[in-house]
Amino acid sequence: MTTTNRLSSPLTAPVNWQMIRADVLERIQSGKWQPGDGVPKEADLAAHYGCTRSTVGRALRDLAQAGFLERRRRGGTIVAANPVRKAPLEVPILGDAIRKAGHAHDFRVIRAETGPAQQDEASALAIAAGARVFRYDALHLADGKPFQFESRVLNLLAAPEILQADLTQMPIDEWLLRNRPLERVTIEISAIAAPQAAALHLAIAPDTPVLLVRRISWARQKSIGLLHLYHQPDHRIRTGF
Amino acid sequence: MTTTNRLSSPLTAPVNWQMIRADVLERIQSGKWQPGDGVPKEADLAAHYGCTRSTVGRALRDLAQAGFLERRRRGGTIVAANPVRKAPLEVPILGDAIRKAGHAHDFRVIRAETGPAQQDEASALAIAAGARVFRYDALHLADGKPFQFESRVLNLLAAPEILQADLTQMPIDEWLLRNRPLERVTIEISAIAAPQAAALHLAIAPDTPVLLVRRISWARQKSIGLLHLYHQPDHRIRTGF
DNA sequence: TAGTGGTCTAGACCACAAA
DNA sequence: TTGTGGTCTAGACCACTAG
Repeated sequence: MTTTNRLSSPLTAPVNWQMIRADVLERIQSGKWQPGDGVPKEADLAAHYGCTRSTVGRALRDLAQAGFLERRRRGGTIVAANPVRKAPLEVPILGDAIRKAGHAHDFRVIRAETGPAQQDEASALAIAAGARVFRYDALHLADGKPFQFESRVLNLLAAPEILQADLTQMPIDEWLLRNRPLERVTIEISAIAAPQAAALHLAIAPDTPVLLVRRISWARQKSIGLLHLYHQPDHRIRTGF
Repeated sequence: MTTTNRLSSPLTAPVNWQMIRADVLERIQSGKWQPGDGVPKEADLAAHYGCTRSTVGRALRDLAQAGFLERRRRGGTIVAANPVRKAPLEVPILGDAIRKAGHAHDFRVIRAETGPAQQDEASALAIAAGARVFRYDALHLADGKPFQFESRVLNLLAAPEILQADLTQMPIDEWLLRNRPLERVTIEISAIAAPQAAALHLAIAPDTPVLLVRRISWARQKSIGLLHLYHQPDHRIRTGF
């Protein structure tokens, strides 16, 4: 089943790594090289393309990173058996998503207060239940119309200075970017019936299906905050490759 | 506002590109190098780390690809002003997602027939309205329980052989992988009230909010198919970095 | 243990865009 | 115009692992 592919006559045209990448990719996507098949070793490909092994390596490394190839020392390179493609999902600053779409961005702070963490919040943030957290709700507008409702719970142990920031001027997202750059984030996307607060601010009927993006961020081994983003019913998260 | 960062004393410890990457990233994430600031040029960094420019370049290229740096010829390298981080969203073979989660995968073909393309389908696939398409609906089960409902419209102009395939044995996803490897895909994620067919097969109440993943795939300049994936109400798409 | 990919060096030329 | 990153070469040694 798994064969080892061979090459035809050597090419002598001038090449760069992107051309090699394209050529190998074409062989995979056209089916000439099937999933599971072996790919010639770097030295052979270098001879075929008339370049050094470094250049071939750059091309193959890129294809492996994209999920098309699997490489192992000593074991050689094969066409990925289960090509798990990855679509890059952009995680922008909140206002940027709106501006990028060509709309004017504005926001209104709806709540900004401290209080004790509830059970589920505490476990999400890996802090003690009842620990002091900062609750921040805001509505983001695109061209003056409600676009997304933001509800955050920030871990005050990790970012106490947030209480001194003027959040009516700077969106909390930008404050966090400057003061607590994201190191690690977990994202969950789900569909839920709009809860009352979100429905109210988004000006939609309660229980309308909406996209919920739930994000937990970490920096320096500590949880920074828990973010819930509720979108308009017609909102779509777009990605692809 | 935008300063040009300098380096302290040269390091002489042995380094590889990943250590340089980590060191530069630490300077960014700790706030020592602020968004918009200039990063020393490759040659200076090479001197600082005691390695060649190639090695430094590898590290910086990787950080740029990850969204932390912006690089321009002649213009130099700066810390990204709006760090747009990218969370990789995996696009697996349908059954794989279930198996990967540790469940047994099974599927039932619900519909497999040809017919004319409707207006919206035709425009999504960039074919003529009324062109012959192949409709395929299937239910995917995890440990015997309904997990996701798949509804496809395939462009028969791009993949006529699908009519000869035995789709009761091989999931259509695997057939497509082998015969029409994905070149380009657009993905849209939204929240909708479950349509009747999906609700029926997922065994949920109609109009329950569910996640809809809509995927249009292309190969060799032609649209291959349009996929609608309806998930259980509690389903979450997970990603992060 | 031997063969493959992973990495680094020291140097060179080129492409692009800022000054 | 000129300084920066982008790329390539020819060679070397190392790390991992399949046989």
